[in-house]
Amino acid sequence: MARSKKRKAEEGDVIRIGDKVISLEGYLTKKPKTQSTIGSPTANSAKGDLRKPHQSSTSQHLSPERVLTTFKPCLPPSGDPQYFAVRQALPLWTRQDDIRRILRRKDVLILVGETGSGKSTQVPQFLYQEQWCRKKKVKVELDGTTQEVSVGGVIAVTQPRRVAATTLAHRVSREVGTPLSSHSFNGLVGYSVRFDHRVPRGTKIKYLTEGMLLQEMLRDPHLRQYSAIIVDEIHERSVDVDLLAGFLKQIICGDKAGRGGVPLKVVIMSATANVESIKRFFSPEDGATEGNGSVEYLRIEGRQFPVEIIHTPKPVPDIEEALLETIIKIHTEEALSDKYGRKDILAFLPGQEQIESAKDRIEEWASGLDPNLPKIKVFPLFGQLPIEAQHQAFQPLPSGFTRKIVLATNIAETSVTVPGVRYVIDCGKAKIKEYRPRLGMESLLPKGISKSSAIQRAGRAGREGPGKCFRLYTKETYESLPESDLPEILRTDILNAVLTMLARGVNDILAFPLMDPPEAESVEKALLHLNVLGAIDDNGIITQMGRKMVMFPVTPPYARVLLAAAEPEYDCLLEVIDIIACVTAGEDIYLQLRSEDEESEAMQLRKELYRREGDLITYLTTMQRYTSENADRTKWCKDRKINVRNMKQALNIRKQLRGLCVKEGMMEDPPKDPQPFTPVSPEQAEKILKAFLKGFALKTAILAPDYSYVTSHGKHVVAIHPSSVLHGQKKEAIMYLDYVYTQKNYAKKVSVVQSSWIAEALGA
DNA sequence: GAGCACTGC
Repeated sequence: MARSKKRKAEEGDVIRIGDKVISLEGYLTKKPKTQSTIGSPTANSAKGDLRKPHQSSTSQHLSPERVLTTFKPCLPPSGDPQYFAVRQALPLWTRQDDIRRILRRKDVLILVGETGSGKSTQVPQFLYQEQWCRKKKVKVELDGTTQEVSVGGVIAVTQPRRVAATTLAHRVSREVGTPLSSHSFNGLVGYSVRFDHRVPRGTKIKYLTEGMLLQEMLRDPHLRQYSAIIVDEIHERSVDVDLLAGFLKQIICGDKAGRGGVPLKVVIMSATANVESIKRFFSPEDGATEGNGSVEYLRIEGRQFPVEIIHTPKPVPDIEEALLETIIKIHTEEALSDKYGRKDILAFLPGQEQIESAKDRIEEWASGLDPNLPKIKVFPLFGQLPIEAQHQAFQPLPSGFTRKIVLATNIAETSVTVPGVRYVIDCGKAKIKEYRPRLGMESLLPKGISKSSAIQRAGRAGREGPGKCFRLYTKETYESLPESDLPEILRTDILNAVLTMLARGVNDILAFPLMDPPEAESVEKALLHLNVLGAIDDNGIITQMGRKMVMFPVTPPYARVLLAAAEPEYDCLLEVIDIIACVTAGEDIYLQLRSEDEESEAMQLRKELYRREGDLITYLTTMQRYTSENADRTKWCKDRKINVRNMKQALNIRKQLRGLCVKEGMMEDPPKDPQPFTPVSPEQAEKILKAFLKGFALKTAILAPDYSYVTSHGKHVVAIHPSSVLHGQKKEAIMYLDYVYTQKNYAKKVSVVQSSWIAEALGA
């Protein structure tokens, strides 16, 4: 009886791929369901707590070890007076004592602050002079011996985007009145993002991207240099912020021995009020209201102008038609400006195709416009647009008698702010990327947005004055929308997330605290894939190779390719770095050719970059030509319709990967640019593609007798995407880096391979 | 014959 039970359990704890059996013991132990029912504070109790006299110091949470405090003179509340008046006018200003008081007693503060509340700039300034924020010398157990280390002193503020981290740091450094410069100078404020670090000596407030803090955790799992972590914009729910929240919860709720008993304060900041699940996540299981992990909640009103919301009375059959009608209505009935300034229009559409089509329709209508009415100028705004074209959408128009209409994707919802907008038109849809673990495939399809996204979009009309938001859907449709978007971790391949956890010492992936844990099946698929890549062994333990793979700022398959390329058998590391730099630099370094003229001119020049081996060797040739270019590289890109920004990014990545590979002893110092261009030989190209197969053997397809490509993993029919140089061609077998369902199953970034190579890569 | 948006010592 007991025996058969045991066998059954064992069977459930292994997975098989081919003839390999992987034990999942330790991974798949289900998380005990001990959801706490108490301890999630309400707004009322929060108020009640605030009236209590605050209790002194945090020493009660400290471990018995002696805490040596290094007393530094408290920095005077200096700062630039010209900013002081502005800071005082922020809604947050009057609540600073509340915030300080809360964090003296509690470890976690969840702060909801609407747009314009000033939370991202002010909260760290309110806190950095607090007693608990001083650097302390403490004793910790390290490798069996007691050592003295310093803990705390710095507040980290995480941001989902690089631009936000750097611009906030600039702003706050001006407000406190210290320079934002490199390591060698003194200053209170710094930032750290990929390719750009400015952390002055004595930095107390450090803005960084979420990914950067995760990266720091590889070296410093207890976040010893920090007294507090402020997680900003958590409502965006990137994979990185979800992982970060998990690690923070572990630190808060676990024992603080690794920090010498010094607590870590955490401030979670969200722009949307929908934080119930976040509150529940951070609330201690024992319901404690003080000390270890206790949570407080505070809400700060924003400083927005009112926005009138107008829904359509009936569902609209044709979005584009409704959009045009709404624009006509606004343009003919509403003033061009008022005492607050310009009154321009921002419309949210799902994608480039709808934007371009709508632009044509609007311009056609505007050409027959009554000459007494203001003119119209339409600006498209989406990520793949060259940077100069994007900037045009932000510039004020030279003529005062023209209304600006910006047609944008979701880029205008979070990443950029278009000035002058007082009317928002929301079509209610956005393209969403989703991952199907069972098919190993992504989809990119237009879907209904969430309520919080709709609110966010409407808010864009009230930044500079009272505004209006026209929703091209009914009130009932709005009411039926989900409260918030599905977090990224539930709609993406968690391969990298799982390896990230393993490398940071998480052995039981399913027991790791996550606000929204992915399906066990997704985790299993990721573990299987990591095993195929050699990052974990058959017992699910991270391997030497897995540890090396996390060192690289690329996804595990790319990291595997880098490691393969360094082996003598392949010996093509420099080439592989060039290719990976190109494919991870952005959506695509090649801009799509539009008009006939562009086609012929750029096409002619691109021809010399194109290679019949496929897209990867074409990318390599592009990078080699680009770096051999001595003259004007920007012009070189423009002539070939190559995205200058992405190409520069690719060059940065190339430099970073080269540096890492040298540091890891995988290669000697590479020759300096520019090197004369020599085309890669067919033999070398073969080695490169074979190295790529070590990471992408499962992303291959074989030509079937009916001339369709059938994937070797899953047996789906897949077509070569039109952006590929191999589009329309029939080869024995192909390897691709991306597999996305849009109009149909598409393989992107495609290369010609031989079926024997695939077998070889899978077998070895 | 087609392309939501981010990120990574």
